[in-house]
Amino acid sequence: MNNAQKRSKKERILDAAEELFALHGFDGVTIRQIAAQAQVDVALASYHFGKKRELFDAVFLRRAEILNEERLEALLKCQSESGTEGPSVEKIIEAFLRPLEMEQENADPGWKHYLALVAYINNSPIWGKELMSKYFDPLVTRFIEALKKALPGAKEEDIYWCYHNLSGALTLTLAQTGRIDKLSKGLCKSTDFRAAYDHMIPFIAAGFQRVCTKP
Amino acid sequence: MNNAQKRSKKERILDAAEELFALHGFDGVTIRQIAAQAQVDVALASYHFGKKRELFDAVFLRRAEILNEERLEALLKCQSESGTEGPSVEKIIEAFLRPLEMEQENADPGWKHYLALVAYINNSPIWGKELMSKYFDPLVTRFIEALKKALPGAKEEDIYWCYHNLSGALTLTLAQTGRIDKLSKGLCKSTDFRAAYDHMIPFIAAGFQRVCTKP
DNA sequence: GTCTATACCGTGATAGAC
DNA sequence: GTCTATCACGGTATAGAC
Repeated sequence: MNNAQKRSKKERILDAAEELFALHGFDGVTIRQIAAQAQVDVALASYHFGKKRELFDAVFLRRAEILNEERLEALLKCQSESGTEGPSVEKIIEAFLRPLEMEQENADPGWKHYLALVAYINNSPIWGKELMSKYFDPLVTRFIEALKKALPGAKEEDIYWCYHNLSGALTLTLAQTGRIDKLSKGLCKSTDFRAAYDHMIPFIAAGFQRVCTKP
Repeated sequence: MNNAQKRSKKERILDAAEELFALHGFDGVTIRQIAAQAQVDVALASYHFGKKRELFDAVFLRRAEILNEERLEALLKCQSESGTEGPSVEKIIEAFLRPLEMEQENADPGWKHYLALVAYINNSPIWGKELMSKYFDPLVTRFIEALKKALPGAKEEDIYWCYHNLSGALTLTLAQTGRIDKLSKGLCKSTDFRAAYDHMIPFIAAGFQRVCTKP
């Protein structure tokens, strides 16, 4: 019995769907391809998950809860470690982003695929609004609240626009497109998550401070 | 003869393909949908453009050249207006981004669709590396050179990672997903390009300066 | 309850006749 | 340029094996 077959068939379907949806998007993948990669019968996907769209949602949901817990925990930890005035902008951004880096470096490659799928969804004019809002906005709102405290006097809309920039930079990092590899002629690598986050965190923090601190 | 039919059939196919590919991605659109929206016969698309993939490339190429010219012109202009030490980081970022804002605000809605398509391609693990590199890297490299001058002593890889963050933030702006509308409860709007760029430019400039200026 | 084999029906891309 | 036939493929339902 090879590695792929240690997991239950149901899990294997989710794993295969996760990877293929992340690579090709919802419409770029057929149920038959997913079944083939999972080494199960075509009909088993419908049996467990119903329609294709429901399988897609199941993939999205599987790790969303875990991610939300990890990121909330990181926020609470950095808040409890700071004094009464609350954590700095940089600490908050760090708490928001580092859990993602940890999972991208997880030995289970499923996490890498999942996060690339999140990038696909976040950037999609069709799925973006609906799915991301539904499952991630409660957490994001808590981070926004923390940022408001760390940036007293900032205009609310400035904070949202800064979050938009953060979200975009993060999304491209999650997508692992390999574009920076080519542009930099190999100097930087899409798969070097450590470098990506080490550069992203101070970059984003500086952006917030510049835009949200009126001269 | 209504508005849609003033343009040649070939152009109408490109217009329809542009809009639909931007919304649903390559696999989410069928040639028949494109033909229907363009009000032409199904087979005319193959007649003019060959395979579906070739139509996709034709859509991508149609405005790429124009965009490259406009952005190069903006760079040269800001360089000629600065002294011998060259333009500031913020001026360079402005030259890189403002031409995009202008086109997003163009009366021809095709530009909005086209730029959303660029967002889709830039974020795709499949198309991203290939298409973007091929047509935009020469221009991007010129901007990177200008940024190196404006940030003397910066490590090359730091500049590339900052560009990566810029590229991600821009991509999400181009995609017009409507997510910020929902998150901010209507305070900010994806379609308010002016606000998006007014916030993006200082945000990105501050990020470059923080990361590329060693203390 | 888990799973497989198969069949149905709609749709899509494309080539070739016109 | 247009119309049409063809053929492959996709999503899904069903019947029944284990």
